[in-house]
Amino acid sequence: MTTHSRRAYEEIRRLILVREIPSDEPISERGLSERLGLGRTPIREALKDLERDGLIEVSPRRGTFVRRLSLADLRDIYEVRMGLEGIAAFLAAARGPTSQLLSFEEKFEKLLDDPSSELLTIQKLGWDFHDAIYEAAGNRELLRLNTGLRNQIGLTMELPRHHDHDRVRATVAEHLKILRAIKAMDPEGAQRAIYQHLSNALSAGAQIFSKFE
Amino acid sequence: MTTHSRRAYEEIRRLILVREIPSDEPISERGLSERLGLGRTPIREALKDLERDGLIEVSPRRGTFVRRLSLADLRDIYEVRMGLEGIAAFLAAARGPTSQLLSFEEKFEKLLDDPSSELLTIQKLGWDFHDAIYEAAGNRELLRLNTGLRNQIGLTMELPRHHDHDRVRATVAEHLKILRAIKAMDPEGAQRAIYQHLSNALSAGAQIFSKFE
DNA sequence: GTCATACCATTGGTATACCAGTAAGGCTAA
DNA sequence: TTAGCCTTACTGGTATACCAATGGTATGAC
Repeated sequence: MTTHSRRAYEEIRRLILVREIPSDEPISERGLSERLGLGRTPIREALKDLERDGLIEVSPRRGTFVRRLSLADLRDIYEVRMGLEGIAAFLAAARGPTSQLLSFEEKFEKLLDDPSSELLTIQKLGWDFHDAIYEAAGNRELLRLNTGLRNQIGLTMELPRHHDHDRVRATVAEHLKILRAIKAMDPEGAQRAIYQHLSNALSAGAQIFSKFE
Repeated sequence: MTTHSRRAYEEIRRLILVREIPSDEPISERGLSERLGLGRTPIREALKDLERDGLIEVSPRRGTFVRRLSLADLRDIYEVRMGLEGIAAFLAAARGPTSQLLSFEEKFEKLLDDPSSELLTIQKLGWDFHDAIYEAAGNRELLRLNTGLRNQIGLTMELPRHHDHDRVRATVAEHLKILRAIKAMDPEGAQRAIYQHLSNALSAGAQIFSKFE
């Protein structure tokens, strides 16, 4: 059985990412409690987790707000990703690729050949690829920390359907480069490749971001 | 005012690290509630945080237990540290050392000259140095993630006063190497140095650990 | 009109009663 | 004696009543 807390977490998270809960308006525990038809306790537990994941900020006695990410926050998050995914790629390369990871090679190559493919599909595949790297690292702590980061990034990425066409395509090539380094069991190379990739992604993200401010 | 939840967190954490709460016995929320003279709510909040920090494990309706780290867990934690502290050192080197960080150079050199110094003092200084690197990276997310890891490591480190004399001394030289790379604004070098350092620390830790199993 | 103040609605923090699930120990039947 | 069920005590999960602090607003003095 899934607990109420868990369901509350999922639902509130969804409401935030879909922007049904605006970032400038306080959300009260009682309001959510009523809205979701649950007591305050599971709501509080969910909010606690969301705060830990960096999705909301609680100001005691003032209110709870959806976190509004600054450009600096975005940079911070990406730097952390470099650290975490860098070591993940390093480890994955050191122990050799999983079969799951290898299965991405063909898909990426197909995407490069076929320029008509859906941007969303590509993007989804990219996320899966990143997760697969974490998996291949064989480190449970790493896996645990990944989740929180993913949610935070979602906070910035859902907002616009501002896909930069060229950028999305470029990522495929970058992913392929990472994958090949892991396949070649070249830890440093894999790490370098993912650093480069995330650095590029941050630049692109920052550009989109600044258009919104 | 510091909230009850906060105080509960600190106190329970202390009780765990000092091993006043054994790892094989369940600890109940009600027991802690009574012991600390607080309601169950702040206790639950504290336990939630402790679980998040990897210090305890909650089995619904069975009990809450102090987490018992396996050697694999220890390795996982150190690998995460490599990721996080690696990028921290990288960033610190890229932006140049803080004055706080530089102040460690003299202290380390003094320690190398004076072989009579207290092992505990050296060790404490080492922890402070690692924290200073995080600070120097200028990244708040990194700082946040550091805390959780520190607690987990405490879980393994408090246990024995099993200081390996030679190992502790060796760390000073390794710290100095890291510091100098940051000072020279050599990101890759700093990262390499900290990888090496943590890798050595893990080996030493694993050795002590295995003696206990 | 403006500023100070006192009140009040609303927030998160806390304590606690109650619920549901678990497992261990004793009791019963073979 | 032993296998198996069933009671019971205890766990964490949930709902909710109450508390203290905050900030907006209405009111009244100037």
